[in-house]
Amino acid sequence: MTEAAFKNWQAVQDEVRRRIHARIWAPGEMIPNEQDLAEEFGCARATVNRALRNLSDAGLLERRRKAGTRVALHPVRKATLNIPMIRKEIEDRGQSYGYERLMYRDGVPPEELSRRMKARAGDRFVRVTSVQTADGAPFVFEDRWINLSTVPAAAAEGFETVSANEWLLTNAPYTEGDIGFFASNASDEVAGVLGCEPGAAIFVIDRVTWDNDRSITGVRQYFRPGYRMETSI
Amino acid sequence: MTEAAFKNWQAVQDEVRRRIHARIWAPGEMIPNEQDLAEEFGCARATVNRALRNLSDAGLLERRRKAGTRVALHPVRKATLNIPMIRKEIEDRGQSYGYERLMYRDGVPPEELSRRMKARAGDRFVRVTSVQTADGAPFVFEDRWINLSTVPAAAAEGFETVSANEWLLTNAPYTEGDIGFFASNASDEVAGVLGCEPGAAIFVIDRVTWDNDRSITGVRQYFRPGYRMETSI
DNA sequence: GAGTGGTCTAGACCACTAA
DNA sequence: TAGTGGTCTAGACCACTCC
Repeated sequence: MTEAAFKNWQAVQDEVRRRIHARIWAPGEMIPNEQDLAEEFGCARATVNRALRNLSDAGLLERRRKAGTRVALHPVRKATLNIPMIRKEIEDRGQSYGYERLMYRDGVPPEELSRRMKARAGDRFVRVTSVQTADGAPFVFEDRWINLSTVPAAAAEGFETVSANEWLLTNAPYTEGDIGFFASNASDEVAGVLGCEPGAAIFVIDRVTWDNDRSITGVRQYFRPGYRMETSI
Repeated sequence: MTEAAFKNWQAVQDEVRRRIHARIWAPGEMIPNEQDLAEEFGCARATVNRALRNLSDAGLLERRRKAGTRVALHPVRKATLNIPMIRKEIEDRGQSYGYERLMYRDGVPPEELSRRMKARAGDRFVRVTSVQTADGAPFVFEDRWINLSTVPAAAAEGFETVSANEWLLTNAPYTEGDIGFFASNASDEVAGVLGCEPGAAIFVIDRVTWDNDRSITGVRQYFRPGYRMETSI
């Protein structure tokens, strides 16, 4: 601690973490400015900046120009979830992947989804439901609406062998998405597909993706009972 | 597009995003190296680096030394969830917050949790259950074990008026945490506390936090039916 | 107005790894 | 071994915002 020993931003970050954790810098308290820290650590200001910016992104510090940097009083923990393609998730577990299309039909989404997808008059949609399996057992039931007005090419694809998810990723990349997670009791339909009792607690991911201001697709994925999504913070 | 017009890293990032989205740089394809892009964009290499690093963190690019940078073939999208303190989440909705401790008892965690918390021989634990309310209605039921060997000070706190969550945040900061999300049918106990039917689908967050290699606490939070966790990607 | 973080620059060296 | 990204430096200017 006596000599300059923090020559890279990760070492600086670790040292700042240590001081926060050891209450040398208490929650809510100001810490020295970048210039002073750079001198203390014997490195360039940019290096300190990189470290502090990272900690700020992680929610441990709060930074404001002129006001300076303080230790967050109530660190809002941020969990980063990876949303992989189902196929990749299953194959990464070393299981065999299967896909089956269940239904394909033109139509109009239910009112609530129409609103969420900001459907315009004249927009055309197709609904595709499917099941994806791991080692032959149902893994996820997917109920999806595709906006053909945004993705006309989808009208020529029946999604009989290729999942809509993968086809869209390749053919209709999105710029933004809204995603929600919740729990739902299995309906008879969901229970039938997933092979569980009606009423079983099902983990659901609900997503709408956008190509700028045009909705591409709205989808609900019902995972098999016991599914657990994990990460670290 | 003809003249140098990308003088800051966000503009560079936007332009790279645009080229990926427009398939000027197709998935799986290599893009020019940082030096060349810096010349094309009329900025310093560090600026390009910042932009590309950001896109790499977001999962849109894959970078390897010597191999260069390519557009991700299967972009693993990353959703960042904010895990706020319950009190903050409720107050931010403009609702009144309430806390009630239900149970406080010394004991030993169930086998599975003991293992996850890497309990050592002689470790002492206390179990605290509580309910937090929004405008008087049950919002979340919390079932928590605290490792008193890691946090001795917790033994002197009854958590009668202060939630264990908030007390721990202030008094036993963690360095890491594992977090999981899943759906569960309400047990009689959970249903009783949350005021719903037994069997209702409940969104559950399951967490273990660590002070380096010592577990601090393991907690399960059962949210009221209909709870939905949202973010954007 | 002044102090802070945010960013850019030009150059340099290093670490990794594909060829 | 050579090419790429990863990082550091020293200096500079800018943007924001508290006083």
